[in-house]
Amino acid sequence: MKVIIAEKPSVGRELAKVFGANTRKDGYIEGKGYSFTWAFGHLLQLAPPQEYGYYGWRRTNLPMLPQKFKLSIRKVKTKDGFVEDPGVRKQLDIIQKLFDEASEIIVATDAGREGELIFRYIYSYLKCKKPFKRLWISSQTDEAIKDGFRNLKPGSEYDTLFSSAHCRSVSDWLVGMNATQALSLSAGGKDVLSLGRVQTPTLAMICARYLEIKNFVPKIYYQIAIQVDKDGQVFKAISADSFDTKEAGEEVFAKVRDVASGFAAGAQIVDVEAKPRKEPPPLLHDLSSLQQEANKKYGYTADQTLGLLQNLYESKLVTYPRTGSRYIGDDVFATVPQLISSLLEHPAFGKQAGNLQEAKLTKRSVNAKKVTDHHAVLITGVKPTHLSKDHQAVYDLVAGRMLEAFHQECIKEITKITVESEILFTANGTVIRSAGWRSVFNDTEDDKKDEDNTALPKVKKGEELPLADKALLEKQTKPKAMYNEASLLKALETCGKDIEDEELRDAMKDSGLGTPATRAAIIETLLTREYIIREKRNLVPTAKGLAVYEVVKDKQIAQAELTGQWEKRLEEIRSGASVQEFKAEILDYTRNITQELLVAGISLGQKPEQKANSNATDLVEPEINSK
DNA sequence: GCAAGGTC
Repeated sequence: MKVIIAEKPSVGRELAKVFGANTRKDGYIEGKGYSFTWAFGHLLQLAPPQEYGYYGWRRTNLPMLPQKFKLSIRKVKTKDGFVEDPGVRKQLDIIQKLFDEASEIIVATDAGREGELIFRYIYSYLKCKKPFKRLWISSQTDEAIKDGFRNLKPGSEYDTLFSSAHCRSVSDWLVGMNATQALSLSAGGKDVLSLGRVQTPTLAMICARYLEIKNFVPKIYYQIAIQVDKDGQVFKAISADSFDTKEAGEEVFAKVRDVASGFAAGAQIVDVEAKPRKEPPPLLHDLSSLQQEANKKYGYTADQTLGLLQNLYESKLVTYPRTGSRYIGDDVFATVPQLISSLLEHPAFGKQAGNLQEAKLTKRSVNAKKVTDHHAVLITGVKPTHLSKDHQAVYDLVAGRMLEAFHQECIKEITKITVESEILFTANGTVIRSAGWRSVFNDTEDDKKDEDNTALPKVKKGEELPLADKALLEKQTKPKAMYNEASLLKALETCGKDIEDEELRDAMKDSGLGTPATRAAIIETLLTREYIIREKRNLVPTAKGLAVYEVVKDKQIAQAELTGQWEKRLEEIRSGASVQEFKAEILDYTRNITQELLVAGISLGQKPEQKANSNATDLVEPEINSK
């Protein structure tokens, strides 16, 4: 009998279905000479410090550099602390039994670094020696699955991928566990002050932005606004230049030729520019963009959106939620017309679904090369019944975005009128000529400035018009906005770099902080540690968060670039480079950061303590490759 | 008591 192990039940069931296996057992499905089983994500994790003899939180334990890492069963938090997850233990027993009976194992965990690690940790923990092959597919349509099974790879082809995955895991443990204990001890040891490759740069981004805003000195400046009258239709124009002082503004202001100053036609149209602008439909949603949208529209936290989406997924209403791709492959695209028809009776989208049925679908979101472990979030076509208000709202974000993504572009006409009256003024107007995808939610602009006019009257170059009114405006420069969940999620994708272009941002996916599956949890961790709090929709650092930031802000652990550097090295390891050098650097860094933090003496009302004695001399490097 | 990663 062959055993196939998937990363999660949904995939295991899907594979079984394609094979026509349908005998449901506890924790697996049987049929046609195969058994299909699954994990629930990572079942095993690197064992905690005490399993290597590092008891308690003590300076003399640091740095903790286990010679060989152990695995332990995933824990859950209960009222009596952390205990082994009983469900995980049970599933491991089932997998063990199947592996024992197996002639061959087929690895069908997600096609990626963590998917490989999930299987290899199970294999290693169960001390299994059976041969295994690898299924490597990036879409779960029947055809892709059949094709994948015809092209199974030798398991050993992914040994270097496992090496890079284990390196990532061990490095995070070494740096995170040691830095956390070191900083906590240096602050007196009463409080957990956690640090990590992802959470600390995230905290740093929030703190840096907060301080930038706090230290921002607004600058006052002046502009002149005029109301131009074209046959009774009045439009607003703003001076192209601004003035640093009120006096300078007033001097020019006095010369602007409005009707009240005795000018019946004091403004001349210098230039009229009208050009169409095409806005392509947005890409389909990945988890992060969906969380951002839900936060903007409904104020849901990243964690809440993920929870609601997970429920919809478990009810088979939407596809896999923790995806980082905003694209689908051609095979899934072929099912889109059916999905659109499933929305014909939807109260809000029915009409648009009908229109879209007739139209040629835009294929901007169709690109098989950009589908990694999972494709973009879609509805499944199963009709929802009795959804709660919140579930319905999230479902509609998915369904509506699907209609938008395959819709036609929106065509706008952008008009810019330049008016002269002593100085130059400009008026901007935007008119939607063809709503295209924007008709789905009937959303107005998202980038509209309040000084923009919607429509401007038809005027001609050289035309002279009266000024109905003029005003001297006092304005001030504004600081950047505080981070909220939406803007933080976006910043995490690009390590804080501001990139507006959707496709360019997408290209940077691999160099972001955290993953779609973990970002909500990162924010929650910072909240649990009381490093940040929610103030309305903003994420604001606390005194504790700022104190931690002050200690680590110039250290590597607070730099988003650290992840980028690691990723580069891990990719080299995956393509065959030796792990030794990277391993040595990580150990070196662990020793350094631990030492630095122990003497830092964070000022949370505690004074710095004595320098810790070094016990790192005779430690052997941890074994990274399990072979 | 602690990381980051995955999922129910």
